[in-house]
Amino acid sequence: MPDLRVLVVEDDPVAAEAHRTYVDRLPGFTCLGVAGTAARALQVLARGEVDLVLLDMNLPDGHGLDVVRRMRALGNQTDVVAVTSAREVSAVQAAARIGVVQYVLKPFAYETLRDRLTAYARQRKAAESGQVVADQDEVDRLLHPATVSSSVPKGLAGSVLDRVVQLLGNREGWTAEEVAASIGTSRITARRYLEHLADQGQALRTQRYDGRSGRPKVEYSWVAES
Amino acid sequence: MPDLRVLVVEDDPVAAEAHRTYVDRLPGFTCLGVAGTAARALQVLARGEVDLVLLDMNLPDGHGLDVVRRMRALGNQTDVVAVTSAREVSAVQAAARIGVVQYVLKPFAYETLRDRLTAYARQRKAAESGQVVADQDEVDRLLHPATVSSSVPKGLAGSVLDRVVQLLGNREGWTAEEVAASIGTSRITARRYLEHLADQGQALRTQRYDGRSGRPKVEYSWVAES
DNA sequence: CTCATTTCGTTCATATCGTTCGCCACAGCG
DNA sequence: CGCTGTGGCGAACGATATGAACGAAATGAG
Repeated sequence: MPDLRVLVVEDDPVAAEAHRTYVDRLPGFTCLGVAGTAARALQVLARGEVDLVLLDMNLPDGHGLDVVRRMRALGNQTDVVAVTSAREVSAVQAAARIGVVQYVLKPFAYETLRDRLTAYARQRKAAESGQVVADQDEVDRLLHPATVSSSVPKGLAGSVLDRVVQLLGNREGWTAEEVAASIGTSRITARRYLEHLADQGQALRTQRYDGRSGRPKVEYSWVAES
Repeated sequence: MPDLRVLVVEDDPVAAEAHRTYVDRLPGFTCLGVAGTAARALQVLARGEVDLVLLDMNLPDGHGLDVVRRMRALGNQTDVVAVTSAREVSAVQAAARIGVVQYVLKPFAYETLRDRLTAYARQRKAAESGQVVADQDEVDRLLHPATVSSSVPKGLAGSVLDRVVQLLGNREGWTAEEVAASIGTSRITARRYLEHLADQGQALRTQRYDGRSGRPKVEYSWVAES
């Protein structure tokens, strides 16, 4: 099977470039290009060379879901993966209703996107075998494909990790103690998760010098990715 | 919440009447009417009084998915449940891509339709309360809602399950141990029922940090019954 | 250089989880 | 009546996610 051709739609140039790098790094996927606006995205899609759209919801000239609506109105059935920081339940459900195949919360770990895209590729491959379903269970599996969750190491809880990732995306320069206070755990626990992210290359360790006496604090920041 | 207004689209008059009866029998749902053709369906939908469409794929004047496409093209975002005997994998996936929320194979048992519709009602309720998701796992549950099975699985007793459900409705944040004490079973048994509910998407798992040493407790809460 | 100070980072205790295994009641059967 | 299979349950036992405690490390002050 040839590579799946992906279009990245994202207005922040830094994030856009990061997503492009992510996608190209994945075997089986090629990033066809980047669009920074809804208009530009529709323009590229009109060429009909795109298999999959990585779509941000916040665009300068309109909402991401509007792009999908306009695509569908034009008869374009290209699959869409929402990549966004919109956390409202209504936003997720609206996306589901319009036929978005995956919904990835920003900020995300590289592994998350990788898992979602490979899961999508598997779905798509299965679809091409063109069969007839036997029972309701099979229908359900097709309609609601299982989402593989990236494995968290022993000693760490996935839900806590998600919250830490979310915090890091909010602003730069978190100390373990600040994170601990925000999520309601001890400094030790917060540090465990931060260190995990740093080991994975998803967070960056730096020092904060207050000018006062004593050992400097360690700051953790989300990696925008090279 | 007022009843959800349902439109049945089905060309076979006998089946149509049966579906209408099914829907009206369900608390929380009202059948607004029956349409035997795609044209008639679009006509009724234009009035904007419909919350949910039970849609057959084989209509005398067009395919069911075309009805959905035309609805979307007209800006109509009404939710659609496909009720059809179309068993092609491509049909199911096309339905998923166009944003069909459920896909029920004909012929179906009354219980099947009931479970799908009540599951849908719960999703919808959660969206309307303006909730915000905490982590990626919750997003996945929303995007690919678990299809609830009416049958109680092996190893669980229906009467006990009912009592657990009742407890969860009383207040938020039950641990397995608290539930066990309230219904007079062991923690292990209580946990079995709570896990079942969580797997079905009816309960939510979160962690409770008491600030003390030791592994945190797992809290179970009823989903979005604000 | 030495000390006071502040935070780090590791080790260990601990509370809870989650799974395995066996018990018991009960129903079906000869 | 005994035997057997099955469903529902709980005790027991690692596994695991956490915080307390404490020495180590990094800095500024004198």
